[in-house]
Amino acid sequence: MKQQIVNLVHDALKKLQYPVPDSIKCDYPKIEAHGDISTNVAMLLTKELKQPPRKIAESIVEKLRENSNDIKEIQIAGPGFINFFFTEDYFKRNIKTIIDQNEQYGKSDLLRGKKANVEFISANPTGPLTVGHGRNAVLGDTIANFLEWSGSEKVDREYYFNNAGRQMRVLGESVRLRYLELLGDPVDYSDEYYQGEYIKDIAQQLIDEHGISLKDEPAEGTFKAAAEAAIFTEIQKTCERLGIKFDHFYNEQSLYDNGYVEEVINLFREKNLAYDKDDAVWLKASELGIEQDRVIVKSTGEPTYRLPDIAYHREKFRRGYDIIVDILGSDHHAAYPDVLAGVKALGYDDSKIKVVLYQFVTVLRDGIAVKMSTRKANYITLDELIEEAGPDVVRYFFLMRSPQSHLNFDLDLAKQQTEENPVYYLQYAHARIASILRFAVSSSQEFGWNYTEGDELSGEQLGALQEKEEIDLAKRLEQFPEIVELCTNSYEPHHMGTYLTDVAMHFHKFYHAHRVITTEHARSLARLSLCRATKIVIAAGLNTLGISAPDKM
RNA sequence: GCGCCCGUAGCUCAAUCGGAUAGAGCAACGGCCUUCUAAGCCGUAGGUUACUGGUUCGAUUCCAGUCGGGCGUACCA
Repeated sequence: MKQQIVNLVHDALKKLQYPVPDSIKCDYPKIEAHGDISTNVAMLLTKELKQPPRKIAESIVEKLRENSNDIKEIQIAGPGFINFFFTEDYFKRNIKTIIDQNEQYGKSDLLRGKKANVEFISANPTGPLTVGHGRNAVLGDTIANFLEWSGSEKVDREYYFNNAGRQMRVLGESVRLRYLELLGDPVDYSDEYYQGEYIKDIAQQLIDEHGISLKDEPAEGTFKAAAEAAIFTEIQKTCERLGIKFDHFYNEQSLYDNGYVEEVINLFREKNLAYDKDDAVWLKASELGIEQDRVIVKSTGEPTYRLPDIAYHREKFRRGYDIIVDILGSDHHAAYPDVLAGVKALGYDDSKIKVVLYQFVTVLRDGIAVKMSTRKANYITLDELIEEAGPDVVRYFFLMRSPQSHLNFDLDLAKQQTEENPVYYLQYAHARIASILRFAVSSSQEFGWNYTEGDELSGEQLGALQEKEEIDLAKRLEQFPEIVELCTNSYEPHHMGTYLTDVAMHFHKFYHAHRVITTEHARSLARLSLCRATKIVIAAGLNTLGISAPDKM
């Protein structure tokens, strides 16, 4: 609908030989009296045309009237808005479209032919996923969903991890010390080691399997490997509870094993973008738009995180992805420009990389902020949260806010008041419709007609929809494809939640104002069509967010 | 110090490249179930969009400054 107006306005401007402003804005007005779509184009042209906006609007409207089919009325209002009112028939026909397209409704080919890679979580396997990872996980998975809905040819969900760094050495040593401790050896378990109980569990597991035979093993060997395997298994289980499945686990170590890291250094040297100083290797970041040069290989011979990160992103390009999405916590905001500058310097188009930065989650326990630290074991695990609130609530909670919004997660509220959680509002509307459809099957005879599953699908009786609540609802349903597009383009899934709340609200209003199943056969079928279409949209919307749409609650 | 994000109803948050009368949920108060799910609906109350200035037809949105919070500012990731 919006696109239709944009095209019409463009045509009109062309006919009038008016300049076309960079961005013509078409909005859904907040107020009903302002029509279904509103544009500000006339006001944008006042300066260039040196005419009052209302006068410009008049001449545009004149041209618009020539080819208005679904448009009932065009008004000029306020300082110079042009407001479009669509015919009710247009929205009714769309109900039929929704029913016909069913699960395909809202899908588009916006990203046809594009291969996408969405990298998210990417936590090193040193401990269980925390609430903070939860936001990352849900955002990444959902953004991937939207890319799929918008026609991306292939969307790979990817988890990048490092099992070779200092953290992992400390982890191995932690397990080794707990192992010795459990065997009765005196150990000094200082707070530099991982404090979580899960370390003891892994150590106990090793005792069960190997007895005391590992006493003289180095931390780097069996201990580290066992810890990594155990923790990774748990991480994957946690993800599965949220309905998240990865296509690839990409190991940072493989970048070294395959020589890619070395290649990148050499490429930088060839391009004269790397040099040696103080026993370290430096990247001439200052020539790439960064304030100062950065170390990429430390004097110890170990690379800094930048180097493998650049090599990794180079691999993403070389693997043929057109859309590369990184989901990062705000603590990484200083790091990724180096990586972008690096891959750009290697000749890749860094505009294909979209970095989604989300702000931190503050967890409130008993009203007090909990400081998160995996090492200190001072965290709330994602598992605990899923256990308490359920996967749908957890997903919705993380998705109902914009990524750049700081998020307070009140644990007590999440645990105690799940009954009041807004996600139930949406699911309830869906379940209610399912119930109505069941009722039609079981009880239509009592109203003097015989319904069989699917009678409403023809949409022939839609003319019987005349009530305000019916049309209001139909109008909301018509917006769904544009909301999918908005979520895709903005990488901000929360718009879908806001939209679905609006749809559910208008459904509930309709439901309370009018009975669906009555003795009037045609009208009942028309309302069943409206219900069916609403059910499709709510289910689809919840589906994009990875949330279930129950038929019964 | 400098950089990024944020500050909107009592609380948690929306507001689609600057649009017309700033919206939901929760909490509060008052109504609505012998008819398709009351996890719902209707109504009331709640705001100087942190503050001050600026830009213009128009600012929650853009700019400058102030105050407050978060995260960074490494040869940690």
